[in-house]
Amino acid sequence: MAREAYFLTTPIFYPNGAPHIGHAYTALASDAIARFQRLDGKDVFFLTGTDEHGQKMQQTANAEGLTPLALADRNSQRFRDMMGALDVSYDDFIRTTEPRHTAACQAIWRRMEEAGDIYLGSYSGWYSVRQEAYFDESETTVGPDGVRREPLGSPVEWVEEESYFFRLSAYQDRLLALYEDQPDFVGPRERRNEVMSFVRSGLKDLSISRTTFDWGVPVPGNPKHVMYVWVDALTNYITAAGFPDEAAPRWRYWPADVHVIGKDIVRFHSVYWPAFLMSAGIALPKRVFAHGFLFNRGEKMSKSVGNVVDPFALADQYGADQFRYFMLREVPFGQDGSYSHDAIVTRINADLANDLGNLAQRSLSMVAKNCEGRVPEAGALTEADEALLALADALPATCRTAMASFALHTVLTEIWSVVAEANRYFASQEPWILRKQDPARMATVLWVTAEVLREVGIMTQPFIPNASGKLLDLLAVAPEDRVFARVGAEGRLAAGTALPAPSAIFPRYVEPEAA
RNA sequence: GGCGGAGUAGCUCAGUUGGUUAGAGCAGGGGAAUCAUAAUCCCCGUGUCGGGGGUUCGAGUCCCUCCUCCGCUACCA
Repeated sequence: MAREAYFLTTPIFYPNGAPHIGHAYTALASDAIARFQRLDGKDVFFLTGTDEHGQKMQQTANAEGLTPLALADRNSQRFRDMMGALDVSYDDFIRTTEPRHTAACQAIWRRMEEAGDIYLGSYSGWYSVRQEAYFDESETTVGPDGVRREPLGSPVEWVEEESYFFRLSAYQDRLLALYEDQPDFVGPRERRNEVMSFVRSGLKDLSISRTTFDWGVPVPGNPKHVMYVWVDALTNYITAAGFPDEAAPRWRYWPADVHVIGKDIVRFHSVYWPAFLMSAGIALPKRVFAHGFLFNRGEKMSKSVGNVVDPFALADQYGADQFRYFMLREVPFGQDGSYSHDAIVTRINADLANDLGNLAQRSLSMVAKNCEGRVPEAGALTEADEALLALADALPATCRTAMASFALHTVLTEIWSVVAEANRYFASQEPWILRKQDPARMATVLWVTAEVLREVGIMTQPFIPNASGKLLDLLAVAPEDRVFARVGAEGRLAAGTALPAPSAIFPRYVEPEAA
């Protein structure tokens, strides 16, 4: 029986600079979803990559004395490195400069053209190179330095060019129907509201080509033009699925189950993209989910403030698992969040080292010392034993429910509520006293605790893959048994199984000695 | 200006279709235990649920209004 396909994507990142924490956050969250679905038995295709065209790339390359492609090669690799440093388990890393992508862009263009949705016109207005967008004169202001700028502050220049347009105005009703019929298409809900009100207010046709630079995908039949950034970038999602070859092995993954994005690009994904696909006669993605922004101690990160944080440095300082856990546990997925050194340390020590790490350590070291280092034999289970096991057994269902709305933080909360319950259980059962008074009962308590750790270890894998793996190693769980289907009665630890010597899975974070 | 969201314990937030003494985590105070990574467990909150008015037997939970913050969007210039 074929497993159910699950296709999720990150946005493709613009590599005219180094990856920052926002990129890392998107990637981490997407990775947790991808790993979760794999462990839940889905056939997952997890796509990420880099968006390498556009005038900014061309200009940055010029400034550095490189060709645009050389710049893209170098910086795209840094994004790949980041994925590695954070243990992001992508299945494909697409680059928009690849031939397969040019082919896909030109194919979708032709289809939109055949549908009668593309026409040649001309465009003039105040253009910002940095934003790669035109602005209405009313949106611009002339500063004291005599330079005209758009609302975000980048300089604009008067540009007049021939341009192809996409008949976006024709899609207003179909888009609204989409949002009505599929209330989950755009999430979280507040984003859906914004999108709907934007579309309801009226859509103008969209300029989808440029002639002012040539670093892009040429428009078929008129190579004077290169495609507008969003036609190029959004199309990556189907390129990777094999488009336009609908017999390609990966085409079965399309339509995507979810495009994970940041809230700044909601409109492109929930308005332009479905319109393009409708025009081209291609199935629409099932969902678009936008996460929020991260702030450094409540302040927006910016180069000028100097509080930009390098994801490599964070992974290095705290550990990739710890960093992942913090980001996904502390910030409700979909909302803005804030991080600080103190908050990260608190999470690492309280949740990871103390609650989970120490529970594993205290129970498994008792097993090592008192049960010959083998999974102990459980006797008859008491009500307390059954109650704790029932909570852990329920985790796949509980977590699946939270995951259905991408509530990653809730998934973690649910898992840790079981960890907390296991700590209460262990303390109240007092196996260190039973050791002398009732060794058989001690063995049962240790077995129950180890079994709950097994289940927790399986469930935490999407978030903290390395530490979870270590925990499951300590419990001698076979690789093929580390899946959600083995959580519950079917996968119980077998008494007598030899276990390796216990070792810490999470060190406490200790401040480096101040100089 | 329009649309939408938010304002609940020191901090971050939960609070179902209105219903018993408004909850959790963290921080703080006290205690127990000593198996364990000085970890764990137990106990401790007189919060004007932003202000005011209203509906109701009863409102954090519905209606009106005001204040503050945020998002999207428009316009004036």
